[in-house]
Amino acid sequence: MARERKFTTEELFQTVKKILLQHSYEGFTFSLLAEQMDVSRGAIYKYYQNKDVLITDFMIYEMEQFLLELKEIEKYSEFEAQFDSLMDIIFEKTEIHHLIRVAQQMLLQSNEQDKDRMDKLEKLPLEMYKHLQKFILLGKEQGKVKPHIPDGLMLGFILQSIAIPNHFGIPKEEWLKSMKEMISQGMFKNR
Amino acid sequence: MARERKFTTEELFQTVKKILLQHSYEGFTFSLLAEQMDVSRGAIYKYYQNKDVLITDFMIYEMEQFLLELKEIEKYSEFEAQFDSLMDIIFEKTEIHHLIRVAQQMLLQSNEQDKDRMDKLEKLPLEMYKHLQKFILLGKEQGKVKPHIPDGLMLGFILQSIAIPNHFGIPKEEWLKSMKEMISQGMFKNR
DNA sequence: TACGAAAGTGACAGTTGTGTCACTTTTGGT
DNA sequence: ACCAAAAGTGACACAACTGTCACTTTCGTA
Repeated sequence: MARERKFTTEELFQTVKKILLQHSYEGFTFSLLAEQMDVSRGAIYKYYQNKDVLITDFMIYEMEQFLLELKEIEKYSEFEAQFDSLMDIIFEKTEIHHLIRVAQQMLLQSNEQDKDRMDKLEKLPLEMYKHLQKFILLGKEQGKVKPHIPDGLMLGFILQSIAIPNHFGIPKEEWLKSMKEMISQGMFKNR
Repeated sequence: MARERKFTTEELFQTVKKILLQHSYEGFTFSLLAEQMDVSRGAIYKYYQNKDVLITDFMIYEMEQFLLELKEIEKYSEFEAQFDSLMDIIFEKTEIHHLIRVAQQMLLQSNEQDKDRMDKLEKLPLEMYKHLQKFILLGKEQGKVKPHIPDGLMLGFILQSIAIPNHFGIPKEEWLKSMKEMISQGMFKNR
């Protein structure tokens, strides 16, 4: 019925991610994207009106993927086990954190037209937080977690932890282990 | 001897900071800068060859200012007091963290010429870490801090904490207080 | 008061990106 | 073999940014 496509949405999104991580929102161009996919710019315009629409679509897709992965922690019933697997997932998916930042930058600068899509994008990180609140709630119910610290702060700590630069090149295993301890027990010695 | 300058370096750097925080590295342009300072582009080129040189100069200045502020914690002899005042300083200076990210992005993309300046820029965050290692060392000496957790990780946690988005709008006081507790004691209840 | 140094300006040429569109290519069905 | 639909291309007009430079403005000093 028609000619075969030169690229799948999957491939497109892979390249978009790569460019966003390297160049951030303002450095992202259709020229760069087309070049890296070995396709003409015009071809991309067949599917997306401009970079804002494309990036928004990509972000929604990416976050939904990530939410699915996060759901995996629910197969554990103990809070500690959920915590452990959550940390492991986050450390396997370092990019998400940077991508969220890119999205926030985009919301600041784009001369947006599509209000609905923008709204959805704006609420994505919040959705992620809401999704993970079940996890914190479990911890509080099982009496494992301090009740007086805001959920958002605990989640923030966990999600942010991947962004801490490992300037001194500590081996990954040790880093992750110490990270888990820092989050659960803090840096102070118990008296 | 000469005509009066329309802007001081101080004013210039203020505007540079504002633009960098809003537009990040790739979105920073001399046009934007000149416009916001109500000066012609040409005037800026009198002092800086291009944006890389300007931003590098700015970053070095900004970090040196910040290091001076950090030195203030040394007026306390107790580790806990130093910790407290460090957190307060960081929360008064939220931008630094974002600016460091911008610098890192710049190092990735600029088609740099001035190798020396770039080197210096690259080492700035590390310098900050090294500077603060005295603080961690004090904590370990005074037996207040877990000895087996890498210094860089503890510092990373502290510095990164300002970047945690307060999605649920917790009041600043409570947020900071909880933050301090999270970092010092963690999120888990003591058994 | 007039001159030279430093500061500032605006126009020019060059580069890179954008969105669009007429045109070409590929493909499956008739 | 032919054709219509979908995919892809490349050229065009426009916009934004860059670096440069001849020129003008302002000011202290001789």
